[in-house]
Amino acid sequence: MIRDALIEALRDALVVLGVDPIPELINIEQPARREHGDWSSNVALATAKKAGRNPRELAQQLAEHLTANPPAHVRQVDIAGPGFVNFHLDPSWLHAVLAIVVAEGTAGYARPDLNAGSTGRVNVEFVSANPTGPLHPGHGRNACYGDSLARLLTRCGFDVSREYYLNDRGVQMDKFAQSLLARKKGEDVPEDGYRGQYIIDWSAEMPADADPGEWGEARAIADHRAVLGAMGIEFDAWFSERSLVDSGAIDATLADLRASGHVYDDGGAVWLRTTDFGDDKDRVLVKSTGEFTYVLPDIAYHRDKFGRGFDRLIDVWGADHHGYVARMKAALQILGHDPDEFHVALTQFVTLLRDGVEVKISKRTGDLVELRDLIDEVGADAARLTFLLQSADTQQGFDLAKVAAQGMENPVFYVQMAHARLHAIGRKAAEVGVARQPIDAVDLSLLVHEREIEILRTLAELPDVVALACRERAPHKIATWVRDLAGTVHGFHHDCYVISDQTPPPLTQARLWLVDAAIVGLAIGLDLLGVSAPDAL
RNA sequence: GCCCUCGUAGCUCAGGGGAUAGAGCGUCGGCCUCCGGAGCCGAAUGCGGGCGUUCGAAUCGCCCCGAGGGCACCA
Repeated sequence: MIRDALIEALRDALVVLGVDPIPELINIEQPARREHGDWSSNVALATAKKAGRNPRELAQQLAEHLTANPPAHVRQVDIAGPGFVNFHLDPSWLHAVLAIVVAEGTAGYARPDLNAGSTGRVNVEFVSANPTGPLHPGHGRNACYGDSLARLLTRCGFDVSREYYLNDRGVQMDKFAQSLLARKKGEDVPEDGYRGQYIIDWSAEMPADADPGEWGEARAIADHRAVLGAMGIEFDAWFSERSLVDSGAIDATLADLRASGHVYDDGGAVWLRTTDFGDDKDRVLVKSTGEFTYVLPDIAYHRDKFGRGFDRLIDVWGADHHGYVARMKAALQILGHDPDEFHVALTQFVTLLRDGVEVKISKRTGDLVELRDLIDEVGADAARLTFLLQSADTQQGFDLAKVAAQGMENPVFYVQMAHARLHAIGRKAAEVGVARQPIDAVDLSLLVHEREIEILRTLAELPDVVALACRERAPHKIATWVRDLAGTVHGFHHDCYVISDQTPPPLTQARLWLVDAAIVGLAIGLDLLGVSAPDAL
């Protein structure tokens, strides 16, 4: 691609000029302002001091050398500001991008291989809600983030397994079972039991002879699976905490931890000295009553995941769990794992609004708006795009009324409309009997309208955007890019008629390939977000 | 008190140490003989505050202010 070619040319030029070419300092980027060229490098600024050179002079010499030895597509190289080297390219570089997008298609374009060397097996654990009730909107954000991250990792060459951890034993499950049983008998739930309306509904479904714990768990899992499925999210593994007890993995984990020498007994409890590895206090593994805390099964679970051959574990947790990161990293280190192979992505809270007014929890009944209700109200596509349009690092206000609106408050229409319009052009071409010519036979150099160039420039960015979004675990960067591309498509649609009396046939042919390429871009982006790309709305 | 995330336009949010900080909504003003006007074009308003690092800071560091979350032998 052009980026590599320009970086190589810069490196060669530095060598010729007698400057040590430090790879990390040879940067190239697309400047914000067009008069600064199509691509720009700050390498002269970055290396001048170390090389004992004047930055502007070095830039001038680089520009002269590159002008004398221009890389492909480069029309002019000049310098500006304190010492930027600016490349002005012939539009042919974008026509080359178009040919690549068409040739590689949805499956092959923008598929950077970020998996260097290892087996690339990555486990992404997300949602992992307790099987004691329905999913809530906050789970929706976690689910969309985790799924989209998994899609990004897959596209970037990793072998990804999506996993859901079920806390299907312990006091929460007991309370849940007792609450179901009480409602079944027509009694009030216990003092600290679950009070939601769903307990009443579910207990009515429950057969009289069912084991409430087992039945309730199955009922909750079925609910989670159905709601997530409605958003197009499926898991490769549903991992049961109880299975860790049954398999002896918890005892084995405790034995491993003891063998490490970082375990001690105090006050009748068994402690793990996580403070040796950066935690702010030691953690209890086994209470003085002899019961496990939740910490021990969690450690056993992550030990199990590493034991299954994953190079890397990514957990997606709600922001309220951030305090657990240090203890889990410490525990995994004690077990001999590299803490950098375990990463926790935190998603900040979602506040549900309706027309700007917060939708409050009912304290009396314990009822919230369920994720299921949210999807029913706004639709799966709008829900996913809205969750993913914003960085997971910021709190999100999710306004049901705005997201459900069939208007411009809702970006999903803007994006899907762009995709549908492109397909409408294809349908129109077929309808009026335009015979498509193979791309090799088409003169792509006719694509020089600013609207056409915009689309191509945006498409050219996609491989970098995908790689960056994956590295930074930031699927929202894909959402932003998709919206940008949709904007360029609408502009093109408005100003550049593909099928028209005023459009010469060769231009129609070139524009039809541009349309195909834009479809590829939107399809890749929407797929990474898990948002559908309908041909018509 | 300590830890995490955040503070950018009236609102919701983008913004990889680069050059004159962007988009949508909302407001105001334009554009429907042609592929879907659910669209396009134009105008106005901004980096919470301070000090540093740097040739260059919305971006990195420290302090202050503000918002949310977390600091159990609960999960």
